[in-house]
Amino acid sequence: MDVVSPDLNSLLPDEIMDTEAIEDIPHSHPDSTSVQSEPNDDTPVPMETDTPMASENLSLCSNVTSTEPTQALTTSAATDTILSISSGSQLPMSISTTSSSLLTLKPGMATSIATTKTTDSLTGTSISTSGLQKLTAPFAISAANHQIILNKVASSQATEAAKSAGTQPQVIKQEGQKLLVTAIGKSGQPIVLQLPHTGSKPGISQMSGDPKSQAPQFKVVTIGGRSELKPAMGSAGNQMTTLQAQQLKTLQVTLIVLTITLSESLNTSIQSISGKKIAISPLKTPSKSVAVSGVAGSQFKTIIPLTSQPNVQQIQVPGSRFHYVRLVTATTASSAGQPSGPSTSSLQTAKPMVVSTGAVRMSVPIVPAQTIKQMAPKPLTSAAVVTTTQTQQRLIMPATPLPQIQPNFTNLPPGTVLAPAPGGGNVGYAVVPAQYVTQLQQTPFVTLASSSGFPASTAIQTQARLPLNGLSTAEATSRPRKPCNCTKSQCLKLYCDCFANGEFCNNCNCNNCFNNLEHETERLKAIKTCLERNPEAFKPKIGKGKEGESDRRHSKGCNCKRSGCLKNYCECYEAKIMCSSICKCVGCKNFEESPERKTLMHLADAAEVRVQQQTAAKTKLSSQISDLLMRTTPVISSGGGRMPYTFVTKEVLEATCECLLEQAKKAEQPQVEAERMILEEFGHCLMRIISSAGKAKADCASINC
DNA sequence: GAGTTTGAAACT
DNA sequence: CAGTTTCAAACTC
Repeated sequence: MDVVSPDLNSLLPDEIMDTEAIEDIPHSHPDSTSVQSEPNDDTPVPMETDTPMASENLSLCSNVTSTEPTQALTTSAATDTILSISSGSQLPMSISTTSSSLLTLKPGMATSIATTKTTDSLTGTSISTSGLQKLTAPFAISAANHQIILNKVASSQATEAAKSAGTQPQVIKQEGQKLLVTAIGKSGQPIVLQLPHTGSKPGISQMSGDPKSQAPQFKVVTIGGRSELKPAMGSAGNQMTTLQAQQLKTLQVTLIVLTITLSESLNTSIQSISGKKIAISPLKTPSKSVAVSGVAGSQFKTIIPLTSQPNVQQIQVPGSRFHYVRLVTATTASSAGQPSGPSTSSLQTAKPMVVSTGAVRMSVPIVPAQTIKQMAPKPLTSAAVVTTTQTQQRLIMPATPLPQIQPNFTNLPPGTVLAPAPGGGNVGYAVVPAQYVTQLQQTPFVTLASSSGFPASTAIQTQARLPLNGLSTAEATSRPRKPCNCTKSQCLKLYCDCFANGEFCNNCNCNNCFNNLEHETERLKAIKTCLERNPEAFKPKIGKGKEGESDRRHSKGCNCKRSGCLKNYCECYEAKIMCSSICKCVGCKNFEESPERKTLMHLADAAEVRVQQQTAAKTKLSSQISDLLMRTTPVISSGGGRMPYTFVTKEVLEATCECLLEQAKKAEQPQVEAERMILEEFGHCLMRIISSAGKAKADCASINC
């Protein structure tokens, strides 16, 4: 297996060398493909935020005994769906929504997954919050733009048996054991997960709508390689029928290969990756695709077919936290993705799909684009596939048994691309902000792209601020990232907010900026320097406080001396948190009982409410005026139409009075001020009426003409 | 918009 | 670790 270069390793924190994650893989089952779906709150993906988040993961796993909870070896943070599929005693396919529900597909269940780009929806009754799943009813899962429809074909007998077991497993014919996942592929190019021993091609439920979707283009996920047979054992003690047991015996219980074809030519893709740095860019980059194949045991391969352009591809993932992404090209072509035509696999919304095969764990984030959630820091233990939203690109983070490649997923800033090992082949690390997945959910801009394909400046279109300084994701994303104005730091020091947040500069006002693709070397060096100085330099400053204390507090505390910690100079105040005992501030007024703080907060709240009220009142007035104008047929006279006052009807008067009253309520002492505000508002109302009337007349005149 | 203030980051 | 300098954001006018 290829390893990273010594230089690269030197860049990595010590935690990278930690092999615990690898050791977590049971050695007693070297060829076991059992997959354990970790709880959402314990996903290995290194997420920096403290806020737990619902996740949805898709995991493929085999050889999972009924007593073993399905654990997603690799999970993606943010709002992800966990779809775990395992063979062996069970073939649980769990899809957990934000409510952590899981959907489980039993091994005997013929399952086809077809995507339909419609709306986010999850139908079905299979919900499991634990590692073990149960499938209780037919269901169709569809997420925005990457819907997954599970069409079960269960035998009544098996169903009955399952019902008797209380789990209602869905059992299908063996030859029907196939999983068509189009959610991670291009629309109409479903990914087929096929269990070996079926002896025949699965009846693929192919996604219609894409003429390019053809059977040969489908990627087949082969689950097999292990002759060992395990009786299907439901977690709830579900009893399998004899037929089912036989069918299960025919199954290759080891998940050997998971191939996801998302692009055209696999070979081309591999070659393009070989020896190149992979970058994730928020830009939408068509024709980018990723093929991932997992091999049971210590072998696996990850293919990230990108453009054939032999260029360094930059990872640009907006956010302040990071994910490490190790990019490894496939070493075997047996299960390599097939060329799927020039069109790339498209995925408008990505959800994490975790594929685990013993030591191999891969994650394909399939994230609802509309969902915005915070994610908890998760250590990335092995492989992960980051699927972009709408951009049809994804980043694959393959699991690796290499002990020397165990990056600390919490320290390196995002956007970092770790060069492949010299002569080591196509191995590299990519550092992705931990909120990457969240961003995927939030925005569809993350892409895998070649740097040569587009300028760096455009490659970094979006840099949504992730939970930063205690701000929630929603808060952070509700406002655009502020451009930096660095002039001397080259944006390679923590002075630069962009750099500190692990973002590339984009649309900034900085001078001599090195925080971009063109200066990747310098950037990496700067990151290294920062980490040497402070290993937690890129970690969030606002974290959870001690037990019993406030949920959030500054990790280091502030050192304010003159601001009283009541201005944005103070990092605590800026993060809207109170100073804690670890702060070294002087004259702090940013504490719970501080009257100054309360006053500030009150004023801030009042201002916010005022703005909202004004907006609401104006909106209502405008709406009423518009409605009135729509309902009132203007009397067009030869003189040019109605006079403005004729528009002052009862409805308009009422709306105007509401606005005035609102101003009166908001106005504070002195009375003169209240009068002034009311008069101003009245003037505004009159102007709107006149304007609307004028517009109406103009419209009528135009109509008459 | 220019200048000042501020505190974190960087440096010694 | 402490003191100083540098830096860019926040703030003021």
